[in-house]
Amino acid sequence: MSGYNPHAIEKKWQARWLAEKTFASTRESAKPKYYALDMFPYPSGEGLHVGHPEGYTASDIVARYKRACGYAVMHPMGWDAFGLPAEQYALKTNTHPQVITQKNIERFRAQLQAIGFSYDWDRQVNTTDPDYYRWTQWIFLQLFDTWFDETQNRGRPIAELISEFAAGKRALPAGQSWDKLTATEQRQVLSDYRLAYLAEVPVNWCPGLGTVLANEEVIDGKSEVGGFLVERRPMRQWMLRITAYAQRLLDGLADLEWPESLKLMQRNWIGRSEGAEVEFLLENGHGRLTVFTTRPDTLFGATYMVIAPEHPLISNAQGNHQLPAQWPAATPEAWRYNSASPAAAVAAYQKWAAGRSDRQRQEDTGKTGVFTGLYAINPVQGARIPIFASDYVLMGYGSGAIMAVPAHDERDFEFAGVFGLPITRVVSADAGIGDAGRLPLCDPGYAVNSGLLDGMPTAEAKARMINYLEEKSLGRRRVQYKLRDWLFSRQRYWGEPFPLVHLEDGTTVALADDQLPVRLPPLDDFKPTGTMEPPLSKAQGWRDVAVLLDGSAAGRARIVPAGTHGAKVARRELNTMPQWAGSCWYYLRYMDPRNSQEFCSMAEQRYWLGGGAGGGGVDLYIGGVEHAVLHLLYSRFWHKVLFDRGLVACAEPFAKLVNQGLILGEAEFTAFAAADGRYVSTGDIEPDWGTQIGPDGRPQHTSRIRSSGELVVGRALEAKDVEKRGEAFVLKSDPNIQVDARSFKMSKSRGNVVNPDDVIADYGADSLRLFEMFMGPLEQVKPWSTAGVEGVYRFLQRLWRNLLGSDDNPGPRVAAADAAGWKRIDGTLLSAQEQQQAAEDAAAAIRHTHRLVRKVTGDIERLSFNTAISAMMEFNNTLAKLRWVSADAAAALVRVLEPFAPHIAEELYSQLWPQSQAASVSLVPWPRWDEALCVDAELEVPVQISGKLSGRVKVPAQADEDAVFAAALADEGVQAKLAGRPVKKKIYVKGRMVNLVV
RNA sequence: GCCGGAGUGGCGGAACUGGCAGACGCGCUGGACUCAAAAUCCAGUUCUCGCAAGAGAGUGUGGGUUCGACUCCCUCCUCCGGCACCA
Repeated sequence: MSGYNPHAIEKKWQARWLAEKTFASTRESAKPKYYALDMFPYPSGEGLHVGHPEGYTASDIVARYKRACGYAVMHPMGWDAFGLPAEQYALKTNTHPQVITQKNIERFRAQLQAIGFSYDWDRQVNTTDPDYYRWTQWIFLQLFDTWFDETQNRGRPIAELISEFAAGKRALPAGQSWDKLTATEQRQVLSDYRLAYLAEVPVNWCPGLGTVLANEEVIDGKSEVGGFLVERRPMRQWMLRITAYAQRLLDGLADLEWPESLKLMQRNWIGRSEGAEVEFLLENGHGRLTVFTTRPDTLFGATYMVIAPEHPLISNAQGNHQLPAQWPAATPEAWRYNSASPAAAVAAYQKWAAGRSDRQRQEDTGKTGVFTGLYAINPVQGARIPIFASDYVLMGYGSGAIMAVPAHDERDFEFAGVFGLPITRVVSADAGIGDAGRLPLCDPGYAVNSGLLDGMPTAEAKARMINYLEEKSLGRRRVQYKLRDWLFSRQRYWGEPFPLVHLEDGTTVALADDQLPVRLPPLDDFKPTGTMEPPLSKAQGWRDVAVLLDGSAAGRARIVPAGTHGAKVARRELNTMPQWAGSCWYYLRYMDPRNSQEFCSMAEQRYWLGGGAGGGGVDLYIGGVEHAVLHLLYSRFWHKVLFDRGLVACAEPFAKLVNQGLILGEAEFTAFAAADGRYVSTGDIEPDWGTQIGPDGRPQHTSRIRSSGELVVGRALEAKDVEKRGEAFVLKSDPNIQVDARSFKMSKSRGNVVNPDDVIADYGADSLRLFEMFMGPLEQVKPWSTAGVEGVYRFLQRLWRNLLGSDDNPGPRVAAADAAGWKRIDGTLLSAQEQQQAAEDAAAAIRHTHRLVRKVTGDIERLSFNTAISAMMEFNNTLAKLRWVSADAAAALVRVLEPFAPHIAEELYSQLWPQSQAASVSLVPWPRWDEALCVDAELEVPVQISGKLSGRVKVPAQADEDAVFAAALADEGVQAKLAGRPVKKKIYVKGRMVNLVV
């Protein structure tokens, strides 16, 4: 029997699974379903790294296990292939992104197949395929065609809004009559209701690169690539009204089986806060300023107001004239921003603030601002209070204006300090004492100096104030969310085109469904234009079109040849969708990937998602925590819109979600040496390290000696050069020198990336899979270890020898009994002596076999794969000590191994049972265990005396409490330790332990 | 700063519901096989004392609850992650 050769068997089985479609997901109404989903990868040019197979192996184990348990399993894979890296690589190499994407997909697929995942490859999706993005566009049009009805708290078709307008059931914003409006005016009205709308928003515009950048691409006000200055500039962008769904997205989290920490991240991101909207009249009588506050109880302490620099009161043409021409009398110099008039001061400040990046705002928290020259009136106590502009107030939150209560808000307190503004205490820490304690006091307390609120605890004062404001029509209760609407357009080439056209009247019309997909036009030059125009503006033949509108009030357009009777001139939308679009709904397409009539049929959804009262959704979704708030929030949002429109079967897409932990590089030991070569203890250097390129061209750590500032450089050490001394590792050669020991995130620049292809080449896919799972709990961050891979590889070799024999001991060691007696699995009858041995060995293995099945089953159910693997190792070690392995034990082991290491399991199964009916061990049902066969006939029970271990006694498994106590007291060792002391209390935990309290 | 999570041998980790701490694997030590090495197999491996039998200590720190605490409660320390002028 030849030894374990992973390469030969893995290729063979992978080819068979593919050819025989072993893992096809088929809807079988007689079977329960299970949907095990992976976050599909972006097929980068780098190929797979060891982080990918971690989650993928985990879900694969569950998928294989569930199939064995009789479920119809959906376990698909696909490609999130639109995006910037492909486009940039395409620019660099002058290749079309389509070509690069295709190549990367092929590479990724080959790599995934080499790991032996049980995907149904016939369901593969690719977000860049027109047959796929056709439906991405279609779903976008559903959003475009939906408005959010606040009273019903759900999205409804635009057509229903139109009928409400037409029937007069809903008033138009400006009080007009719907029928009197022109078609253009009607479209303008509707655009304010749609979930997809155009708005002027500030973006990160980089003139140096000629493109808009994402926030993550801007560092210290400069572009990450090239270091060009980035400015905030308003641009008309597509937005999705996710804020309408804020409460639904928040409420929906409650029932999801997701990590609590991740739910919390989403809750924080949505950022619900309760409070009040309060209106302040301007002193000049020209209107009012509305603010949101969570502390309406402190309204009596509002001594000034602050508005964002972009606030309409001071930024738009209508508002500007409100600014007084001169500084009001007695305006302090410090309020004037070195300017001659309020208008000049405000303009100068606005300019300065616009040049500050978000990062700069965060870093310099010192308060800046300028007096606008305007005053407002505090609505409850009538004080005349100045209005400032400052960038500590953000235009994007609330109304972009605040009432400042310096006594009870740290930011307001600091600002008041800078500008010498009055600070009035309106909350006291104690009920009895008036003005005690330091300011600012931000915690709840008791209202003081607040008229009708005096003496009330903060919570009660809030409620009372809101009621008062509502009675007097000065304000109202209000819930505010941090969540912003989703900026949905990009000035990029490699993304989904929008299925929209702009008419000459400035309105936007959706294309009819039969016009989809709107294909990305082939472009030789897809470079950014250098202006604010998207690259698609260069596709002139594509950009300018003639359209016919259908008769519907909402208006849908069809592209027709220019000059067609009744056609209007139009221009296509030239932006593309962001990378998140395709991933928002891919889990739906898998269920019905080739459907050309629908994005996904309801029949497929009802089966695979379930739904109804029981929740429904994907049963298990595994992926990285980096998608906690973006992808996972965006897809929940789309799903809810589709749900409202009756297009999906359940309210939430992902019922259970697990984040796999990051895999770090192999542990590294680093000692720091000064220029003269002497080592310096890590305790003596600055904890923040830098990097430089070393003489060998590899990066190395640098730091400085804390006392002298002298430069020190890190040197990599071998584990054998260091030892543990107390809490720290030190050099063996000089124990006074502490060294650094830790694992780093894998990165190309650091050179510690582990490539799965290499691991497979050295040890095989089964060892890769096994080690990825054996490292530790799935959710945990853990370092890679090549020695650890060798460990699991050795386990597989031992297992192989254990069942199929070795050179020393050739022939299978598996034996089965029939009427003729014990035979080797290959049919050879054993000698009388061997028969007896085989029977004894089989009996010895029964209990272990049943325990193994119980343990592995339970561990898979709770996703504790590392402990399942150690149970299999233990079992294998047990079998290794026996001369013969019973066929029952071997079959159970091979079966439970299959989800983890499917190739070797298939091979062992086919070699041991070549006559088997099942073409694949994966088709053999999951084994059952008998609880009665898991227990020993005799237990060894530890005996404690007053909680301290003092001996062990053997008792029959069924022994009752009294019998166990008797046995414990009879034990000589226990007797000796009791030394005649009377036992006050006896405790027996069944099968676990005895405690005798003296 | 605020909010989470985690601290167990030389290392990754186990202990699922408060009940024998350290399973399993790596590493290391010794032995067998070998002319030798690799591979493999066997034994040992938390720390301290002891030739040994054994004794004592021990799950980041200090305290508490309990017959009994890695597990529950409080204090502090360290590390990791998220958010960060959100009114």
